[in-house]
Amino acid sequence: MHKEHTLTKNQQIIFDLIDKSPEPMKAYAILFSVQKKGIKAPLQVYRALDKLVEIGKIHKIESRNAFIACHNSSCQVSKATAFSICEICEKITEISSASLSKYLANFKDKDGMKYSKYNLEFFGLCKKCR
Amino acid sequence: MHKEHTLTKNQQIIFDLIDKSPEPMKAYAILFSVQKKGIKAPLQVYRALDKLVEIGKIHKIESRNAFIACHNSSCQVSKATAFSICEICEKITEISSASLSKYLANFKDKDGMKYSKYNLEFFGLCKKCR
DNA sequence: TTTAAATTGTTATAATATAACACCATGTAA
DNA sequence: TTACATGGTGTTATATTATAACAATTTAAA
Ligand SMILES: [Zn+2]
Ligand SMILES: [Zn+2]
Ligand SMILES: [Zn+2]
Ligand SMILES: [Zn+2]
Repeated sequence: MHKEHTLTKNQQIIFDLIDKSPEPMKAYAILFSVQKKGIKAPLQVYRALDKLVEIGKIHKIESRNAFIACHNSSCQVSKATAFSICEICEKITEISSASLSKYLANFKDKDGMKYSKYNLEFFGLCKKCR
Repeated sequence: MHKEHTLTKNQQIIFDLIDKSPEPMKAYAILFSVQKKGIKAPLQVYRALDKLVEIGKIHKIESRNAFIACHNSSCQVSKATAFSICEICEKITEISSASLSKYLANFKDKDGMKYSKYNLEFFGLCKKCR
């Protein structure tokens, strides 16, 4: 299926934190939360985040500079991501729609440029906030 | 059609600069370029950028923290944006595809959340870099 | 004209992210 | 086994991106 990545200590600590968090976490919020576990410097956090993004365990929400664990089993690498973002409560959900991902994976622009990756962010109001 | 926004002095200076630039510009690159015109502080740049984004004259490329002038006449407000980004040369182009924008504008997720805005970034290699 | 809204100028600071370097762990090839 | 490559770590310092707070001014309506 896919290569299993054994996470290193720092990567595991930071992944667990993000994975348990009900909302996306920002890098310095992560840093403050893991200081008790011995991770003291921003770089230690950013390095783990970079790796976790690379292997698809987490995704970065670009418009928010925040990180969310991937709960989409078909999404082992961060190559095709879509999120819905509530502009009031900031609830963020990863969208997994087969038709959407199929449409975007096959999309070709006028220049014939072939894409290897995309990131889509939808903004609106969630049920609660409407 | 749409409300014409008369740009203020700072907004006009900064818009002209971005509009003439062959590639997206970052906020501090803009700052350095306009210092000779009397714009001395980051806030003056960010305020103009915020306004220009709001009225759709420019867009922010979220994954690059850079700003690009809108050349899509049907795009008066930054509510439905799509870009192609070459990961080698960093050439960035605004995509204007009627079918894409129609598909995304009508997209509804499982939760029935209604979206008022989206931003899509495609990554790949441009013709030159392939 | 009066008033409200938007814009400006300014200083300071917050938040996000990377450079550079020394060291350590692990796997692999001679 | 040794040597080497790769990737991860810890650390200090610094770069980059963005906003807070406040006073003054300009603009556009009512
Ligand atoms: Zn995912
Ligand atoms: Zn909400
Ligand atoms: Zn546009
Ligand atoms: Zn290119």
